[in-house]
Amino acid sequence: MTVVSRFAPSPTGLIHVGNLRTALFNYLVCRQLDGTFILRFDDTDRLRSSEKFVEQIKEDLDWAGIYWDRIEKQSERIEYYKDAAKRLKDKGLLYECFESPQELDLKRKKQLAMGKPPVYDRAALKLSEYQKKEFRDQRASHWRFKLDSQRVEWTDQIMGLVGVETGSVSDPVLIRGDGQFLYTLASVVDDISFKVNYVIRGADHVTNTATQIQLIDSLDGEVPKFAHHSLLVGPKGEPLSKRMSDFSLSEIRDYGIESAAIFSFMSCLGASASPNPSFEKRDIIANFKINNFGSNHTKFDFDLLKAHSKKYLANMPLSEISKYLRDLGVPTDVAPDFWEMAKENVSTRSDLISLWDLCVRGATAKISKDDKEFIKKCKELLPPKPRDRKSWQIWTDQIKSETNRSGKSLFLPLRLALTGKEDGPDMGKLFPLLQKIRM
RNA sequence: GCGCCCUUCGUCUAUCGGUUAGGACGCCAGAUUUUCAUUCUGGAAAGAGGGGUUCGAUUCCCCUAGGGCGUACCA
Repeated sequence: MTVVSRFAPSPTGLIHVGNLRTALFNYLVCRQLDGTFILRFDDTDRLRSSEKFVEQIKEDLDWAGIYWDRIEKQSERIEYYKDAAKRLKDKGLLYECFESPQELDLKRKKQLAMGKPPVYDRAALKLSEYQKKEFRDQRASHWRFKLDSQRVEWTDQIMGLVGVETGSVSDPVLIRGDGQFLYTLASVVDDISFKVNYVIRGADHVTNTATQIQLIDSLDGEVPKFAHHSLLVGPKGEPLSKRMSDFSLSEIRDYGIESAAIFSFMSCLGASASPNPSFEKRDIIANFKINNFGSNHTKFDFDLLKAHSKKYLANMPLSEISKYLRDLGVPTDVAPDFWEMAKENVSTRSDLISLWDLCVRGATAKISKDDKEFIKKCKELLPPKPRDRKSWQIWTDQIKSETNRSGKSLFLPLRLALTGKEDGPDMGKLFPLLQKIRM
């Protein structure tokens, strides 16, 4: 049986690293097993959803190298939800309720105050036909799915055997007062009709899974395999969701993280095997194993991602970055030398900006008191343009013999005078590219 | 409050009850490189706490602490 999986974001905001992880896991499983990866927009909430985010999410996924085989929108599938609702009503599993949100809120608070779990009391089930009729004239009705108060169990691909008492869960509302179908119904109906047989999602959905399994059964669907991955937390262990905006994909891209780097980084973050992840998509797909992941929460350390991206950059061929360099203003004939010099010394593409700036405009020299005389001497010996690698060799050899300096005592002051910094690219490679020297 | 889940070096993790608690990434140091980076070698660095069970517990059980998720007419 071939695997059918999906990533189902709601287009109410930007996707962040946590979402990417979910998308990536589903994508990898599908590619590995030659399955179908569906991108489904859960946009039943028309008020909060926007086309702008749909486009942005598509763009972000595309950038991250996650490609879908099929695309769907829940807003275009209302007919199917209507049909499913009717079938549930016929079975007596979908019942009409009339409480207002305020009343429900009050009920919850009361239950909580009495030390009871805030589970819906199914008062609507006890209403007589006459009472319902009266209510219908006065207010809008919403519809709840009647859970079978049983323990639902499944073997989770990550968490192992998981069980949830649905008796401790409120009957989920499937249709809102304004007639809008809600996530629980829409998601299940779609999964059934798209024949989704593998659902990988965050551990925040565990309770949902229990109720959804009952819904699937009630609609005579096939229960898919489930895998609930741990949630990402920040460096201090704080939930990432609270600082979601810090790690949106768009932002990570704009920061200068390489797409291939985040792809490989996220594919193994929180996993036991493959500690040295490959950057090759083919290898990542082949080596991906969902049960390498544990159920304890996973720290997302942006600095580690940066380091990973840096490593990727250091081995990146010119062809992959030539467009970026062109946009930066690096002439095509200079680009090979520039990249050769820069690649091992930048952690993100944006570092190239200042490096190119250094080449074009030079840097304010940093010269310590003790080195003043030395630098003066160097300046006198500075070879005229055009300069190449040989001229650097000649220059430094000359300085060496005239000043008796060598090694660090020679190079560090020179570097500081030429670049204003203590570290940076190979001076031999950088020197020929410096168009202006201000020392 | 209730339900579910989690807790091993800085990070991700390994350990089928007996290990000098292993690896990788990161970090630090030394070597190489006339400089930076790379590379190589080395180093520091961990079982939340308390009870059991056992000859022996990181591993099994219980409790406590800490954290996360859920408990919506959101998804």
